[in-house]
Amino acid sequence: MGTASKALSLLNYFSRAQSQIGLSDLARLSGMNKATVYRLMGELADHGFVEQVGAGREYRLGPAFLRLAALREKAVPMRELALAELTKLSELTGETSHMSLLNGEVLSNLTYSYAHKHGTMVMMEDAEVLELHSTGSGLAVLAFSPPSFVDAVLNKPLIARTPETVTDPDAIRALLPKIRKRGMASSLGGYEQDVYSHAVPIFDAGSHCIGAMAVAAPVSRMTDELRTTIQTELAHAARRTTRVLGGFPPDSFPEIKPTDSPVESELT
Amino acid sequence: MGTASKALSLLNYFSRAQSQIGLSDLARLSGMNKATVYRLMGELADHGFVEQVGAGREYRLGPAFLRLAALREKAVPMRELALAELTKLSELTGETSHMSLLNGEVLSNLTYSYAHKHGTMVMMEDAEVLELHSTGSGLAVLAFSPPSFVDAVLNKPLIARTPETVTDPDAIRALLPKIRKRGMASSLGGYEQDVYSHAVPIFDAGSHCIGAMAVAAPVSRMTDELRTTIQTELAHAARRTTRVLGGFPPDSFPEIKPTDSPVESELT
DNA sequence: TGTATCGGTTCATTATTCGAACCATTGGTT
DNA sequence: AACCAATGGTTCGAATAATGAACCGATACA
Repeated sequence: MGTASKALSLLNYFSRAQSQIGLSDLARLSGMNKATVYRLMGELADHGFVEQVGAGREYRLGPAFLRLAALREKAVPMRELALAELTKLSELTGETSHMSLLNGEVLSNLTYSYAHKHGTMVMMEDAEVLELHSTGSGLAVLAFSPPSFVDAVLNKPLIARTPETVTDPDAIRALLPKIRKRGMASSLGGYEQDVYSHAVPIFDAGSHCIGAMAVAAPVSRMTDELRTTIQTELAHAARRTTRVLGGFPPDSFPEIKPTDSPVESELT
Repeated sequence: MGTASKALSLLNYFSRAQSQIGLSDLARLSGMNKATVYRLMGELADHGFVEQVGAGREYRLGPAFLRLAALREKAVPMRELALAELTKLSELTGETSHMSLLNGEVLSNLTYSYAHKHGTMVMMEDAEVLELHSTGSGLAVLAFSPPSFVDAVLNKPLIARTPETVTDPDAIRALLPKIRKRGMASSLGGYEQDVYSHAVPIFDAGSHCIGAMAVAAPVSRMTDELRTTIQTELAHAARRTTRVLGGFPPDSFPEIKPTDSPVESELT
């Protein structure tokens, strides 16, 4: 691993839960020498990618990301385009919709839209991390990712987020062909209990899966009619999103049928 | 300069105007060897900081910034807090207000707010670059920055953005004491013609100047009354912003007087 | 056909990174 | 007060990774 990669990988230890990390902690987390981390973080700090704060001199992410994110969004208005689709999708389904992007071996949420139709709804946050094995979005991505990648993900310990989470690698592998055939994954309570989620992969210009668009509804609200609405509208919204982002589904990706018959949940 | 810094510095060549850059161009721009740039960009690409696109394999900023910016904003809601102040400021003054952060030797715009009171208004964009020598915000920052930094900035060639721009380093240096005493800078047509701008520096927890908050109005609309309103409200808004961001003005920073008398424009 | 780009690759040389050990300081415990 | 275990930060010879001139194949243009 090159020096630049080491520096960049240090940024991955910052999360919603842990927004400030001290030098020694960061050295432990990364397995690098303290002196190395010190020097690399110094370089990151010089460029505004991290900053040190308070008496403990702990590090946190820096303001440079705001600028670069604005430039990225100006060049490639992914977030804006996705949000436009999600807004429509939430209106049509009456449920929370979101889109997340593959980042290493997890998904991180890009943006989301709430429907304000019901008193309760599935909550979502920017940059929220979604695991590949326990979420509908993750399964959708896995189904359209190279086998080597799937193996890398499933050979790691799979955490059970709820009693419903499937943690057997082979059981998960067995789900993927059906998802591929459908072009859609679903998960019932795999990540959060009582959440029924449908997800469709999103592709880039090279037909590589880069993320997923999903609709998440409370299990209690799910009916055959709602399920049909979600599946139909989500399939269309995801296809449009892939297109407006300049991407193409792979040739093997199924067409949307005029009226999709209900999909059985892959996870019970 | 360390290897990590070299990689990070490559990101600075991407801008609103130039969102995609080829390998050879990037090598020329940075003065690095093509092989070096190739390797460094490869590492950046591995982490989603850049991505390659199209037949020319040109690089552009990657989606990782969206995630990291969201995490940064979650940890330190600078943008959100600044926007709240700017919204009030624009309502009170009826003019465009904005806040920008120091990034190396330029300011880059963090966020802005329009007033929808008039048919014309000064336009502003996220991540827009403001030079230190030719803008009110830049002068405000220079006045509260260490002399060594001021020298570094002013010893470079200063570009005349308009016939009004002051490009003589000593003339600019001569303006700074007055700005320091006032706690506010102003610029008349220095960056864009017919724009009259007032700016107040923003400080961090160590009383270092990290950026500026500003109000920009068309020259044609400026009256003594509007000038007084802008100066008073801007001074208050900037002080609140420094405080809510966890910062402190330096001890030397002037208090806000109940009614400030009009400031003469530093640039004619 | 010749030339000038482009992105990408190679490999011996060289400069940079690495990391164990070391400070100085802080905060808690005995 | 003495001690211990942390912390952030620093040093310097040894080990490693970065470097860059030259090269490749492809493309575009005249």
